[in-house]
Amino acid sequence: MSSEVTEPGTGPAGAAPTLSEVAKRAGVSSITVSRVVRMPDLVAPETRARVEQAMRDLGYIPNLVAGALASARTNSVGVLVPTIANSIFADTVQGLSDKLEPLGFSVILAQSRYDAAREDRMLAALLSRRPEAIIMVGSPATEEGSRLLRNARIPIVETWDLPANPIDAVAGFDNYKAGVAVAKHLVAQGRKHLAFIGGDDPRGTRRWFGFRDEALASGRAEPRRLILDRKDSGSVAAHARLPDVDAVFAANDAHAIGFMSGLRKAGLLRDGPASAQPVAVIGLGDLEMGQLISPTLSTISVHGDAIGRTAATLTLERGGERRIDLGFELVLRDSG
Amino acid sequence: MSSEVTEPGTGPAGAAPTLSEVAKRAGVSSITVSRVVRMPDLVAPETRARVEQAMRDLGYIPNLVAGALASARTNSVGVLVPTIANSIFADTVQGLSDKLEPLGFSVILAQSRYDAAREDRMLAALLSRRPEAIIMVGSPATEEGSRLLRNARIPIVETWDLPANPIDAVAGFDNYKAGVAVAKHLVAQGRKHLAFIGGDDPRGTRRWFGFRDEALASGRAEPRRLILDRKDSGSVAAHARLPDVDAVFAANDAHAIGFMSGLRKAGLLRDGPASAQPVAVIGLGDLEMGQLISPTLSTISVHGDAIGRTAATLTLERGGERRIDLGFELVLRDSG
DNA sequence: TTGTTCTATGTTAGCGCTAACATGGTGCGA
DNA sequence: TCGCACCATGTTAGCGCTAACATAGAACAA
Repeated sequence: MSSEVTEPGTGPAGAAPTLSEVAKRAGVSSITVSRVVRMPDLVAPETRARVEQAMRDLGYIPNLVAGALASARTNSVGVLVPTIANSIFADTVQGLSDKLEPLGFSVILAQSRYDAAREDRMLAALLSRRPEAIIMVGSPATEEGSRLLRNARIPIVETWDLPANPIDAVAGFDNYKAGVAVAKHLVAQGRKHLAFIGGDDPRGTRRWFGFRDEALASGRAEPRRLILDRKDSGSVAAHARLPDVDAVFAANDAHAIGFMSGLRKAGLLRDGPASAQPVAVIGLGDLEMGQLISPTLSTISVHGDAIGRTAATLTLERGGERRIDLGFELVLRDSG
Repeated sequence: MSSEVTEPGTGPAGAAPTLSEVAKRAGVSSITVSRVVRMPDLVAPETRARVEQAMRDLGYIPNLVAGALASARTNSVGVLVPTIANSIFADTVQGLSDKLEPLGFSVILAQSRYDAAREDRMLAALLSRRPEAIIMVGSPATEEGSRLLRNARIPIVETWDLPANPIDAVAGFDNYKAGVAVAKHLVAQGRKHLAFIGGDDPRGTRRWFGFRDEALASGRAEPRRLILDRKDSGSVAAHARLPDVDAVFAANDAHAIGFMSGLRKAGLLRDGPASAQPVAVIGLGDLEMGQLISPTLSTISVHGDAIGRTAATLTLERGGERRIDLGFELVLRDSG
């Protein structure tokens, strides 16, 4: 990345051409070139053609860094997710980026890896690039992160949850209610011994609380809660640690499918409908995969891409509702 | 995003504080503040403490846009992927971002959605932000894209393939050989009627060619090739369109699992080992999911995150090997 | 003492672009 | 014919920072 060495590529020698080089070549002033790039309608057709020719000749690529400094608009949005691999958050990133890219916004992506310190560092790093908005999964884990965002004076969208005191805008669903819905369903199905498996991140924990509260309210014993790390594989062995359980809510589909794999090994999985399952399993996320396995996975369906698109919209608009609940659906298939 | 309206947040009023405001408050010149931020060792401890206090008081966040313009270093890397949702490319993005973020680089993410025109637009958009390198999945689809990258005079890393005439650096594996390896295995297993399902993107097509060539070389009839769009679900019905086939190579695990789901409905899937399967299925990608389903999925394992990490390294280093073959492994489990 | 070498800090200029404000024509109604 | 609006283009200044080059004082050897 040093510049003393010969650079790759066979392009024109020397530094990238600038606005004023284009201007000189076209015999106009730089502002005219700038207008051709940004407001072509303001430039006379012949002048425009001459400038466009000069841009082509030189292989001019506008420098948005300089443009951003001069105009105080970066046309970029910072996006912070816990993780992007094997994750439903990828849907959200895809959704928001599909919405923002056509408008000329770039997505600056950062991962916190569920680490509060890293999250704060990434927030500071994002803000130092002066994005015009920040979209994040969840809410800042620390006071410091929260302060950074509040002071940033740009739209902030928290997603995948409905925080009580949002910094600014929200696009998500009620994780607590999702837990309630699952418990309600399992109880109605006559399940007696409930358990919850998943991470202990804020959203997972909120699901757990809803699940537990509803189970207790229905006269069941307090469900067991197994905290797993972020690898599906941990869930395979989970069954051994949950004897006598006849219904499991997994905080995400990957854990659910892993758990079912453990059940299969234990001979506790049927290819029949939910009523035939010795142990009911409900996931969350509605991965396409869930419909392809056998038995098909019952799950809480969440619209990850809609969350992303909505977050993008909230980023662009100032007025209107700033708290959007995209809800969820309990999709019943064969696993529970 | 307009600034006339009251901004959200409860932070200090007015615009974000600048270097020189911090300098004034600390009673030093701006360059000293700049040094405290970037090379603290050059500043006397007392001065540094005073400056740091001033930064805290004002809630100063460095403006990297201005810094980038002045220093001609943006500390950012452009990343272009076909798609990020439900995709193994997410592993690659995660890998490279894990490597780059600690070094102070930001990832600017763009998606082409397998659309050549959009790819060119995204490349131009990325370049206009003056990233210090570009990492992309595959190679530019058009001459124009190729030209843009060659003229950019920054490191370019093409991934997930081993192009014959790379623009600069490469981190990938041989998709053709992957197809060969699968065909070889299926033939050795005594399979007679081979088929390939998957997309017709460049890498999928390369896998197909390897698969077909090896099948023909082994005396099999030309395998059938079914081109599916990017939804797993298409693969469920694929079996109906491939009667008499006894071995299938799916260009990715999602398609493989979908196809197996179709087989199950047709009563052509056993819980036993590969030798018991009426139809062998091999995927590509080695999703964790593949080990959790039954029968477990045989697949070509590709190290998506290693590709990302390697690409990041190639981005940072100038010397050394610029073409890295990360290989693949045929992982045999129960599906074929 | 004098010159030399550090160390800590400052001054100047400019990165490439855009906002805001000219300017100089042209057309046209009164 | 004047005055005014309007269109196309230009001039000026500056966004917030950093590179490169001062400078001033302290430490120290000869």
